[in-house]
Parts: sequence; structure tokens; C-alpha cells
Amino acid sequence: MSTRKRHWLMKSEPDDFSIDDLARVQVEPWTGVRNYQARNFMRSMQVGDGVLFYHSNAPVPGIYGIAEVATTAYPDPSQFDRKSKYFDEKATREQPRWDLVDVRYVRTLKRPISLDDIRAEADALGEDFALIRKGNRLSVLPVTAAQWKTLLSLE
DNA sequence: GCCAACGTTGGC
DNA sequence: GCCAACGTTGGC
Repeated sequence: MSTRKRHWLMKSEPDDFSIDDLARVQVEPWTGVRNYQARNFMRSMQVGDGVLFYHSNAPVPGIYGIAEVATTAYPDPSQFDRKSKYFDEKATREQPRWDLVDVRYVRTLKRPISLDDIRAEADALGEDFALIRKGNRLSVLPVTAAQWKTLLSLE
């Protein structure tokens, strides 16, 4: 099965895991997503899909780099780990609740695209762009090809 | 199934 | 650290 490459935006707190960390390790399992909508987006990802790496809770929140999806979704091991802060006692190996994908480093932006920059393009990005919708807290969200192009033109 | 209480996200 | 927004939980 093969469909066209899709695009996503994934948020990370840089104190926890930044684009520089991804550049160092190259490939990282995107652990800790505990929101069903975000999980479902990861389940629909395909290897090679483009990822905008977004820093949240940062001095300047925004897009700092590009990554790509390196695996399809599989169970997030931290849900079974009693010592992990992501442990979920309702998850079992037979019936996992939470999935993740591995993400591979592609490049760091020459110039980060700040949330302010992104908001300034709200008209071009459209009402449906979840990142700048009021109150949005999704940590994994879809980006259309047109939005991807618009965003990267701001670099 | 409703909804109040609670927890989390994330910008500021 | 504050707080608005929103998701989840659990009593009923």
C-alpha cells in the first residue's frame, strides 16, 4: 500500500527534547503522547512523512527543524513501565493504549519560524490550521501540503 | 448520559 | 507563576 506523502507538526518542549537533541541522536521514539487524537494521527503516519519540529514552552515558541517519520506506529513502551511518568495502569501488552512512531532528523532551520511569524500568516494557512486555533493543545497535528509550503517559505 | 472536579497544555 | 482552554474521570 502506498499513498502520497503527508505532513505533520509535532510539538516538544526543548527542555525535554529539542531539535538539537534529535540532530545528535538522529532517530528518536516519540514517547509520551497521551492524547487520543494525537495518537490516532500517529497511527495514520507513514514512513517518509514530513514533520515540522515545534518547540513549545520555549522562550520563543515555533518551528525549529524538519524531521521525517521513520517507522509506522507501534506500542509506546513507556506505558508499561511502572517507573515512567508515562506509565498507564490500564494499558496491557495484549491491549496497548498508546502508540508512537520513530522520528528521524532531517535538518535544522536556518532561521526558526516563530509562533508570531506563523500567526501573521493565519490568512494563508486557513481556519483549519489547528496550531493557531484558539485553545488548541494538540501535540501532534496534520499539516496540508499547502500549509507546509507556506510555513517553510517563512524560514 | 450529564456535568462538576480535576489535571494538563502551553503562551505569556 | 498565572491562567484560559480543554480533555478526562467518576459520581450520580
